[in-house]
Amino acid sequence: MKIQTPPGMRDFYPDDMRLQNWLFTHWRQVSLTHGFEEYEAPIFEFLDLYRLKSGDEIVSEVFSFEDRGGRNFAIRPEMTPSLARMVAARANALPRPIKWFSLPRMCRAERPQRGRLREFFQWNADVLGPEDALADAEVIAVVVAFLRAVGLGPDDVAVRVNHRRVAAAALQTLGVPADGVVAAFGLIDKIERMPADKFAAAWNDLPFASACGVDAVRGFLGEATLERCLDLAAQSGEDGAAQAEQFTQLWRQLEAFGVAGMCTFDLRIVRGLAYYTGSVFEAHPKQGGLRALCGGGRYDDLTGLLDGPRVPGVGFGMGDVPVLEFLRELDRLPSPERTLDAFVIDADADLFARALELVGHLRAAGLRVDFSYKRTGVGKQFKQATQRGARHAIVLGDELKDRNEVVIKDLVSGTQRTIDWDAFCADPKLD
RNA sequence: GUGGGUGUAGCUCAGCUGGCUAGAGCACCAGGUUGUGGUCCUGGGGGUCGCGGGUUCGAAUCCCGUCACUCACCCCA
Repeated sequence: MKIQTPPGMRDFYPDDMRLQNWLFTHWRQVSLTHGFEEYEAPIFEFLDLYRLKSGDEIVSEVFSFEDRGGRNFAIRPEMTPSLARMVAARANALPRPIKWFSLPRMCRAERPQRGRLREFFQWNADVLGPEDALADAEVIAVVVAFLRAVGLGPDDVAVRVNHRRVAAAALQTLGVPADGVVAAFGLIDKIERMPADKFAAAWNDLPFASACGVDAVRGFLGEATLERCLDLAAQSGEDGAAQAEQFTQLWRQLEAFGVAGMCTFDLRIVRGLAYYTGSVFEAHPKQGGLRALCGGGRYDDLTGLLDGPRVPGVGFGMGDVPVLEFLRELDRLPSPERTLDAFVIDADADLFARALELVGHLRAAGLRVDFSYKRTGVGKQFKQATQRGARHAIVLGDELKDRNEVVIKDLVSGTQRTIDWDAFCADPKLD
């Protein structure tokens, strides 16, 4: 009976794993250089944890199961609820600001399609505690630093930034009632994926369409500059003015971090979730029909649903699938090679025991070293060394028998030298 | 859940107006090569042509069904 890889899931053969690790290394490296600390959580949680945040609809979109005690669990479809649970449990003991990141593997029970699988990895980074726009700016700076690290510049990607409260205040000045903002956002979120006539029809179905028509909204979304939007928001009242000031600060900080060149103001980015309460952003490829590479924003209270103290925060998630897919499309995926520091070759089968002895020395010194399982000719062993991506070949032959020396060949430059066995074992330097 | 496309070797594919034992390139293994690699030459392993049924003397090829994969829609934390 033939059993294949489950749908929407991936096998990572060593060739694939090198690429995956290349991505993880950048994710981790960028996080660490920005002062974030790594955390991890269980691969599955109580199903109720996700119900609290997302409601009952979530149940059909997660892989869930019941244990022998009748308790319901779900394989994590996102990291934020676990983060909330962990932070709530120690909210008063954790030093602030809480700057945490994670590279969790997660699953969603969806039908797989391009850029979207049932199992994937998603880099999460969050700053919890401060309400200052500085935190929002730093989180965006982390995203930009990653994009730059993998070779993506302003011609390839734009980080589109908006602010839900500012946009809401501006919409209200245009005539949208306060209780209609959520519905308006829901539609605006889809405007780029919807044909113009469908959008117009849907907008005109909204109860307040007479107060703020579809043309007014289109003009607003398409042309409003940051200044005009801030101005409209300020006119809506005291709160709008305060939010506009926050958003102004955010842009100032993005400049200070040196990442404003990758960022654009975009009113269409509102993020569907009601969960976001302040800044919102997404990184979008400039060419190709691909989805957003990442999305995030500010939320007022991470732990509120879990009966924890109020903890405001800002963060984002970035999936491995769309990022790798985009880089592949641009033909900018690296192809990391297999690597070894050295490959030990025995020119004479009598010396095989000595070869293993040397392999042991080098490995104990922390070098990545391998050798051939078969006692074949020197030529074949060199071929294996090359195939394995070895940087150096170390040959044990007549030199060892006659003068107690080994030959070290640099397989990149092709040069070789001899060195005394005892000196080399005492201090195994290859270069 | 709805609709389109595609199924031949590990990968990319050819063969498809029915007809020798189903092929190529890449990859893999072995040898050429008993002290020097990446290129070269020779050979080898690997496929119930997704699966089931039908038509036929004969099906990878034609017909029906089915399954899988894939793209899009829904959803998107």
